[in-house]
Amino acid sequence: MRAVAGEAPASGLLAGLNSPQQEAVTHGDGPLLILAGPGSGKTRVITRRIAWLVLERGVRPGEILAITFTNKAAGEMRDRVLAMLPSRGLWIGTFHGMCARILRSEIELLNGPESTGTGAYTRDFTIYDTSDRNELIRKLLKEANYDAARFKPSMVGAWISAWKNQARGAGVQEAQPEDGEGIEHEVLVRVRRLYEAAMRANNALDFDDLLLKVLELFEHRPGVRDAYASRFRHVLVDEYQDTNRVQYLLTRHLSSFHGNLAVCGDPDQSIYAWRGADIRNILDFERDFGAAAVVRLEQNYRSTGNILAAAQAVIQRNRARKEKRIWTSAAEGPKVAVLRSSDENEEARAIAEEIRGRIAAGRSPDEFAVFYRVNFMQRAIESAMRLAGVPYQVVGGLEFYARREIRDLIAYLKLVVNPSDEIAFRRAVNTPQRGVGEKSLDAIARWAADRRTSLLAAARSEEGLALVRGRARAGLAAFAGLMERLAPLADAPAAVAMAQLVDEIDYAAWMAQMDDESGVDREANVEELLAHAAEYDRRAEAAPGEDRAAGGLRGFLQDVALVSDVDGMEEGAPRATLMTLHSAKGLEFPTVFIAGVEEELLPHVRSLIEAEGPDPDAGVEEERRLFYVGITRAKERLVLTHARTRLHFGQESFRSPSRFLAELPPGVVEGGGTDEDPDEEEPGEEEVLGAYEPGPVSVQLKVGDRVEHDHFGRGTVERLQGSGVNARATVRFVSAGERQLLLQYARLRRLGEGGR
DNA sequence: AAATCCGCGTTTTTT
DNA sequence: ACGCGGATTT
Repeated sequence: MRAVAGEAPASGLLAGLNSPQQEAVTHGDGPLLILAGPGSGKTRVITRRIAWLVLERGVRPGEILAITFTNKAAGEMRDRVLAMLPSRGLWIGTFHGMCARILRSEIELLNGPESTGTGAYTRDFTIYDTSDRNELIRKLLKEANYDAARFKPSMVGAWISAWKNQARGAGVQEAQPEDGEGIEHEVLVRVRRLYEAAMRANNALDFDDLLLKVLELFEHRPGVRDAYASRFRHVLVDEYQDTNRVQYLLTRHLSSFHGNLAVCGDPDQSIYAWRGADIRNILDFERDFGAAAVVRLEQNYRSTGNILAAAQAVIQRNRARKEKRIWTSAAEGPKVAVLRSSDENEEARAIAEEIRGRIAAGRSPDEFAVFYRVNFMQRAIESAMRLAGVPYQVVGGLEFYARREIRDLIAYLKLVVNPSDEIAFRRAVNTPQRGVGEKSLDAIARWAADRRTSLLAAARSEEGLALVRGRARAGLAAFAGLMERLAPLADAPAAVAMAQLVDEIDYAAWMAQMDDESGVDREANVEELLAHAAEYDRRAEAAPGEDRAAGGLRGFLQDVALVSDVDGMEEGAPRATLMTLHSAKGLEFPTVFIAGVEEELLPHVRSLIEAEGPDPDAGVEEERRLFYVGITRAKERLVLTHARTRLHFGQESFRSPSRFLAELPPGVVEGGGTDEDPDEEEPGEEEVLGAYEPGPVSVQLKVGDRVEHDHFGRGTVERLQGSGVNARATVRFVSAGERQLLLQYARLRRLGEGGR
């Protein structure tokens, strides 16, 4: 297949690509920036490029590093590359996955020469998720006698994390732009110190540490950095607009040897500023990496004309933006539907019913997706789907791995692999109950801390055990004995370890006893966990050393820590997908519903509050990008829904339609009031809907327009807020100053360009 | 040390 | 409304 006319493989790789796409695929050496609009075939370009490098440039797969944003994206990319070539040795994964892998072999280099034995990192380190982190911080705060009410662990943790994301050290000198809300800077600095020390003692790393430690490694050990940098002849980073400072620096290091860095992204889809993503990384790429080639992918192959027009109109409202034109040659397709319901259950029901109807008409369930801004909206939608009999799956959200029984078992396994893990110890030691209470734990914890050893070691030693009496002592001894027996499992395959653990601690009995009416199928969850472990083993077997660290229990635990959304489970019948707008990035579906397109929900309240700072609109603009991301996932049909009232904190709250609805161009929108209960509707409400319907003046107003008012005279539109009844414009009048006007009442006339 | 009760915050978004 | 952590009982 390769012999024909030399060019054959290349033309195969380039088949069906437009010219900028081809340019990106066949870019040779040096930095490359791919600005890729939604649906522009970005993934295709990246995967083809990898194949092209291997097949045409003779690059070995092991010399290529491809970094994606999520595990899901990584898996997809791997599959697609695998379909084109044997990609053995290729590194594809997230920043976190890659760093964990590097640290598995290099972390011991981070222990200073003086550190001896205890308090040192080993390759068996465990990864703490956010709740592990918070638990540890809670403990530290308590030990340091801080008021638990004032210093909430999650708050403190979030601030520490924010620091780390900006690559700030633990030094006191490094002032932060802001202290935590109501938390003094010195407190944060102190707690962070304690935290770092405790993490080291526990041989544990949190998500931020994974990146930061590798950065530290690269900076303190140029030899190590060069080893990796020279190994990777080509580095590709996807979703570059969402990288933070640390990731940027890592990228620099990794590409420092060969200089072959290709990044791909879209500033309009930057939706992670809240967790430290810095959009400047992509905006400044050309400057940072001199002489970068720039390719723009602007043709959209995904969505119909109407959907794209809606997307384009919305995103153009952002001021902080580089103009980019996305276009399509596809047909206009159906109009974008806007659906109003009386409350969140009606909304959910309307969505589920519509999906059910279309399935009945022959569509497949997996053609449908429902997006929402916040996780709590999942509930109503889920129950409506169940009621309507629509098969569905929830991506991310309330984690499988967050469940009690799952966390219990994982804690045991973590402890088996890493006996220093105090958080795991504390969790495991008393489930099932062994009569070991806090007093006893504190006693041996102090003993252990004095000797710079672990709780488990304390529980094993005569001396440590002597500190407690009675039931607690027996319990500790029993636990230590149990862990002794379990120790060999550290080197077993994940499923074997898991099964033996469940057996040893008689977890079935424990669950049965624990089963206090709540009726959750804990056993089913444990079964599922076992299945996951078995699946992991199977894959590790099939691709030894591919992307996963070690295989076995260690590898499994790492995967569990890093794969938060259960990305698998696609086997079986096709299902509709429920997820947050954030998780939706990078995906596409024939029909997309976006629920809760309401003020304070789609521009989320939190984004509205931060109305000061250098850019008061930054928050809303990020929300708008999020909306844009959601819209552009739809291939054929887009339905936007909102409710008039919604249960919030257990009580009814009245909602108004999102300002974003008013930004949709008149021509592409269909419907508006499809209330299930027309009787309830107050007369005249239809006009209110007009605020985002084609027609009334409000949709035609833009910031900057010159307008005339009967009473106030001429002025300029400064801001537009609200929608529906609440649609308001702030207008600066020539002689009457700044006024807020309710568009429903104010009769504003727009003046032609130049003020006719 | 375990069981029960009470009050409060929760709801951005994820690796 | 609900779950969790903390306080209060037993």
